[in-house]
Amino acid sequence: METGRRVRIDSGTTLFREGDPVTDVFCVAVGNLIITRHAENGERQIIAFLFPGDFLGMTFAEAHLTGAEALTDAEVWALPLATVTRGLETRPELGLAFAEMATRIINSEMDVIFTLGRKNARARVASFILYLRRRQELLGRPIDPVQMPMTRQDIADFLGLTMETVSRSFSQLKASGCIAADTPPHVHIADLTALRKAADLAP
Amino acid sequence: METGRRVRIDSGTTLFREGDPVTDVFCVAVGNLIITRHAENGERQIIAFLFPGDFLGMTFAEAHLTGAEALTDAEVWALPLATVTRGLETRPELGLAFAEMATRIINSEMDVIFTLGRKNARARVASFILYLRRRQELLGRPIDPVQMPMTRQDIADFLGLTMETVSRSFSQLKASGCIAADTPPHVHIADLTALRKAADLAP
DNA sequence: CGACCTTTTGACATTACTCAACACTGGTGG
DNA sequence: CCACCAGTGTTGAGTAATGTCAAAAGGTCG
Repeated sequence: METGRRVRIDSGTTLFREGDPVTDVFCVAVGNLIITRHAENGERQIIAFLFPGDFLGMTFAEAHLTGAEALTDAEVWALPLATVTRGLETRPELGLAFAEMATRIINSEMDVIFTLGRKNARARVASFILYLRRRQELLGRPIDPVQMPMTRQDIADFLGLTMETVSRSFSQLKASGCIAADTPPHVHIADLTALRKAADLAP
Repeated sequence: METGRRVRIDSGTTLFREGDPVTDVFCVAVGNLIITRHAENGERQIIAFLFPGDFLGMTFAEAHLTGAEALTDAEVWALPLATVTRGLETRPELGLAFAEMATRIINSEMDVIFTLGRKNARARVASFILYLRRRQELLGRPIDPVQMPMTRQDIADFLGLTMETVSRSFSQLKASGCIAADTPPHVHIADLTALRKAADLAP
């Protein structure tokens, strides 16, 4: 697959907004981005936290249904949608690669739906910490301090909670010995088994 | 795309379970299916309600991460995963078709995430009724009585609520004139604008 | 008609939200 | 160097929403 243009995005900057025309598909090269969606009243839902290797912006709708912005300073590759479409039509080896990428996104979104539908605040936050850990692991990074480049408000907007409830959940997880040394940019998992249990996952 | 074997599934029957090996990809021909996921304690989350034309079971994981069962008597086409994989590798016209299907699923799941993350019980139920209406519309069926082939418990398991809260929300929507004549297999939308407002959507 | 299942409604408990105060952090300028 | 400030995070008290438990109402099918 072509790598496309490389684009720098500073932390906090918007890559595209809901309603923008769809011109490019992106792939995260460096840093973290978020996919967002806004309610009529302005409330924000974060649909996903993205890591290097994640794709975003792919849709055949006329306009973007979500927005995307950089959580940290980031870099993305931008591929014109027309290029991707043409590639899919002409190069069969892209079809399978795309399918694997898409099914991975679908499975990941199913996890989120499950978390939002069935888990209480504490389990949601525990699941989120484990999610971040797993993403670091898959990127081959050290897993010990789980890096958390997002604010409590960001986590709340992702987990369908308020900032205060997220903060309280962190405090509970600390009090029960699951996590420790929560100096906001990162968390240390003190008891993985307990944390997995708190997240309502099998040990 | 090949149509594959046609399989009948009686209402309530399982098509595949979480953990089953992935052998086939399915496409709904007739009826409604649900995609489910279960917590350790047995609680069920319905990830999606499927209609004719919807695909399910596509994953490159070793085993199914979700289950699928028939909500009504249904029929599906079953395509061996190997056939789909080979098709994607060799027939470029399938790549684009698959991409459109996959991005549609992704967008639909984003709607669910938004609903579960940001809406209260009443708005979730209102959104659900509108979703069913839209699916009927897209199938070219009459939209007036919105068909609801699922129980209150099914709706609750989809919307992250309890059966009782779903029932109360229906009662509220009736009392406020949004819907009427709720004889459980179907609902009549009495005031679409009000219902859309109750669902936190733009008028 | 009667047994069974689903839905509705009520009373109460629990969870998460709201509003508010306070603590911590990093950066800025005196 | 230290005091101040703004932004972020934490904690507390009271409130609103949803969950839980239980009972009654309605519908279906033998």
